[in-house]
Amino acid sequence: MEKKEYQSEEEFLKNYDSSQFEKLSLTTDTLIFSVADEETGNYRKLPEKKFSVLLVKRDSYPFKDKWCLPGGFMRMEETIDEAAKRILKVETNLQDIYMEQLYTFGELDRDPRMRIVSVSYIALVDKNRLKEHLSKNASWFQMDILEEEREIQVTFDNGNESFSITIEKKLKNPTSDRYEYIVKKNTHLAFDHAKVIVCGVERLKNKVGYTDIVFNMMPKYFTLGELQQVYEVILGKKLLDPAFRRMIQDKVEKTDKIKTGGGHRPSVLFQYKKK
Amino acid sequence: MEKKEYQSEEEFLKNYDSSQFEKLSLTTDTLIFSVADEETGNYRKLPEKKFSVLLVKRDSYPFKDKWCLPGGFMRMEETIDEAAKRILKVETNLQDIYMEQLYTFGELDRDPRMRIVSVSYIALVDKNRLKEHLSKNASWFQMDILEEEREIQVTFDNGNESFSITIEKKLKNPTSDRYEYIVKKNTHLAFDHAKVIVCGVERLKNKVGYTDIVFNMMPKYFTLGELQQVYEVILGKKLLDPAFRRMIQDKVEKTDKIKTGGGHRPSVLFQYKKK
DNA sequence: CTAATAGTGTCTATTAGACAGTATGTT
DNA sequence: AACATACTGTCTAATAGACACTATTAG
Repeated sequence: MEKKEYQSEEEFLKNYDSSQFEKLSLTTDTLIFSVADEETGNYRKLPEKKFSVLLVKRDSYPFKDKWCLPGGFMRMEETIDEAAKRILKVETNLQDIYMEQLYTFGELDRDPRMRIVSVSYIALVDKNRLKEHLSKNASWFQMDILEEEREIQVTFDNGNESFSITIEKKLKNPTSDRYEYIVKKNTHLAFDHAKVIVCGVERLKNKVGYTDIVFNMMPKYFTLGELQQVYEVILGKKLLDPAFRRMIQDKVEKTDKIKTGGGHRPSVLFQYKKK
Repeated sequence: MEKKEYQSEEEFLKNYDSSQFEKLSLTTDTLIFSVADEETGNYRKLPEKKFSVLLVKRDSYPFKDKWCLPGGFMRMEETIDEAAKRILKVETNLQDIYMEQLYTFGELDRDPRMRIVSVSYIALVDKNRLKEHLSKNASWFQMDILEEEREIQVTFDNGNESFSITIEKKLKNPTSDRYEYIVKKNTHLAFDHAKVIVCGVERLKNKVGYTDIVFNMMPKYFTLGELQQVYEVILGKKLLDPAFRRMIQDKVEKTDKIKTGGGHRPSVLFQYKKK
């Protein structure tokens, strides 16, 4: 290929041949998390909260009949963020929800069809939107996360079907907080989505500590008890009431609404307060 | 396009036409940060530390003669991480250094030639490697960062040339820590690299607080004074000695080596201690 | 001796963890 | 009345911020 000398940027661009570099397809995959209520038999008890993720059943090859994250191919006329939003709407009917970029996965063999790089996103919705009309292949799965030493086990359950994955975490570098995720067991999830889910769960756990993103999973009005449950479910541990209330005191404001009917003392409803 | 029914995954893959989706080029761009010594006239004083980034002068269109981050096109037979490493070696002769993925930029107009998505990386090297033989277009720039309210100004200086950029930070969402970066002033940097640099600088500032990545910018043996200077330069503020020493006490271990010759009390040399 | 960094002791203010107690609905 | 959650007071432990002091070299 002969190198030509151009006199200006305009001239260069007019003559530019964009076919000279190898090209590939780019997809977005989105982790939609929510914290769902699960009714307990006891009329006094608050419904238990369950950390949930939305999965879609593949109806074609590759990975036919396996579960995967809602995702699809980016188009040339849209940004990556726009692609993620569009695809989410098409696949799940969800829109206007909190989204942020998680990580870009580019292993060679992550898709058996061809070389595909995937930009993953985290999306958060409040539990009321679990009931919105989803497209027919989408389903919410409750997750139970068991983390011990360097191994993470996640059990998924959508009421009908249940399965689990096991992932080993390995620090990429002793100085950093970046992990390599090694799939030890995975029978039901397509592509590298087992890794993506674990990566997203860990990121969410971390971010809950230093941002207000949990409020994207809350309805407009909520009690502090409910809010605390959501934190507890994401962090996977119980929190002490006074410490929790101190921590969130500047993030919320009291409303004049009250929630009654619980078989116990009524609770004041709060709402999110921006800083 | 007629939809065919396949009997198995193998059969499907054999018949798969990968040309049906639009494709694009993917590049990696790497922020290589270091903290350089700058000699002061005073024989007693420690050399001042300067936060530095490696830039490359473009020798062809587009953005001919502008500065940019070392980067290039990913190939089909390598992962994104591998591409970033390969390109770094070619463009700067640096290898075996700490690298981590930063963010994936995919605005429509970030490259005037065609649609290109770029996966950016952060790389860290210690000051001694500043002197390694760089390729002819590469140059280290000292950065002075001025952050006030929502505006960030960065001044770049490589000894020969000096310029500055101004970027406005805007929270994407009140609940999160993700910013949109709006370029207010930029005369010397190519593509969207002004944004990438600011994004990387902020990420580094944050990560310094909760990881040990600074040690990737340190030589094997260092004094606690030098280490403190590096933290101070990255964070952009002075730290109190006792607090600093408390903070790093479990991250370092004493050696039997001592640094003398400074016109003041000699200092014990330490090294990084993995957890 | 002096300027400069090296290194430590300690007081205080703030924050985090823990526990215990009171309050108030529904059935 | 009993249960379950709502909500608060307070003690203590741990941590962070601030200052002051001593130590030790080259010139």
